[in-house]
Amino acid sequence: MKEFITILKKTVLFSGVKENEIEAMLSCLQARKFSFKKGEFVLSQGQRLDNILILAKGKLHIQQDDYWGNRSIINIVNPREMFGEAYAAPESGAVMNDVMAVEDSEVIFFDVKKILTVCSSTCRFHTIVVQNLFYAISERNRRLVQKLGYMSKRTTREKLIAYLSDQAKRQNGSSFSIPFNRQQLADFLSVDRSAMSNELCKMRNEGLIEFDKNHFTLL
Amino acid sequence: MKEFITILKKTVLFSGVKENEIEAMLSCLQARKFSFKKGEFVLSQGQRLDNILILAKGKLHIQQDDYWGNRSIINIVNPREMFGEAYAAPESGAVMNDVMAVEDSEVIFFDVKKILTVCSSTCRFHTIVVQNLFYAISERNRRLVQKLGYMSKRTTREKLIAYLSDQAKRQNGSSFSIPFNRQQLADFLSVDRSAMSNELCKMRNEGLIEFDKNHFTLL
DNA sequence: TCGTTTACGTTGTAAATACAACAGACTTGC
DNA sequence: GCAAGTCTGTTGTATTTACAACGTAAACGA
Repeated sequence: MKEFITILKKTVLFSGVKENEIEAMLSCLQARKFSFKKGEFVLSQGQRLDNILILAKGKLHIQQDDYWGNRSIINIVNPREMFGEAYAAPESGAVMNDVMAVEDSEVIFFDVKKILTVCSSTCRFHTIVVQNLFYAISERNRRLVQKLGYMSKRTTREKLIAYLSDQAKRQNGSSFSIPFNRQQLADFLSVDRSAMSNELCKMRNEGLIEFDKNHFTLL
Repeated sequence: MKEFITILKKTVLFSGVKENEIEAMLSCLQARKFSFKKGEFVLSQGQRLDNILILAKGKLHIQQDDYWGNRSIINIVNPREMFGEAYAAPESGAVMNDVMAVEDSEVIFFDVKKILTVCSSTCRFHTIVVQNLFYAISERNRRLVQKLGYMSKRTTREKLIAYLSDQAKRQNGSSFSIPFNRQQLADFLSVDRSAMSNELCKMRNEGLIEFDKNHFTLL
């Protein structure tokens, strides 16, 4: 229990809630922790979900595979980040994506109904958490729109430029690292890996960018 | 004021709130209505937004144009639907898209801070509205992910199939209408209009689909 | 009614992409 | 240290797309 609290107090969901308040809430939120090995699925497309999840340790990919084996990485989940909250609404249907551990991971499960309904109108902390939940999903919403921005570009080069300039802006500098290897970046942008690799090298030859592994510099 | 209430009581945001309760809230929410002619911009990329908006009448497109004039339609807004709520969080930056009226439209503006903070912990209706807001943005989140599903398909044909099957499922039948003309559908899927038109006709010739204007049938 | 505009389909060409196959550098596990 | 596996870049080909240009039909407005 103590272990949960040290992690949770640094999450967006519990931002502004003190440790002893978190401890008080945990008793009614019925948090449980599960472990997943690299390559295992935390959630699978089609299943029902009544939980909000927080990644305690490791790294996850939210992804979708089609009939032909093309993988599309919707999003990545880093420690202390929340996911599954899009399915917190009562009328939300089945999960539309797979969530896979790309490293050995530990995930905390919260019961959605407890967060949203139990004493939500009386307990101060609960109100804060609901608002935090709203801010978090609002932020994710903006991220998704941003990703739609990359994806709506017609050519691989434009997609790369859109994504890389965005990363540069987000990391406040023209030199930065990305959380993907080549195959994962290609899956994230929904393009062919070799074609993308080719395009990256062309851009390097033209003096637009430099890179070494997953570290990039815009020129 | 009376005019607002008849519209608002049918919106997701005020679902479960009685007319007299809405009337009571409106006084503190400072709702204001603005009109926009077809082609006018309701919101522009880069501007700050401190409002949640509800479309009272007309039709809007949430879109993005790039340097080369390629338009990408992120989403469409129909009457009684809400938009701009992704920027309700205090740390959200500038608006990332344009919102354009594609018909003569009327839009109601609400002050975000009033909705989220004023008496939110004491007033029952306010709590409901915040929860409705959460459900709404949660639903939009799922829609965005679904659109990412269309966009992540590699070929125009696959994108069309993904979108059309989804519409069929949503409208519970293999015969349905879509809210786009050809150019708008192309902008929505981020493909070239003529290439898409070509592909649609090929699919018709192959006996996969039938269509007349914006009405489609899957075979 | 007539001229204008808009929407849709069609075609040809240049450009970009997917796909497969392969080579070299590097990592990992034994 | 070595073998196996992974990651990245490279190349060639077939497929697909973007773009421009044009014809037609329907809708619209004066």
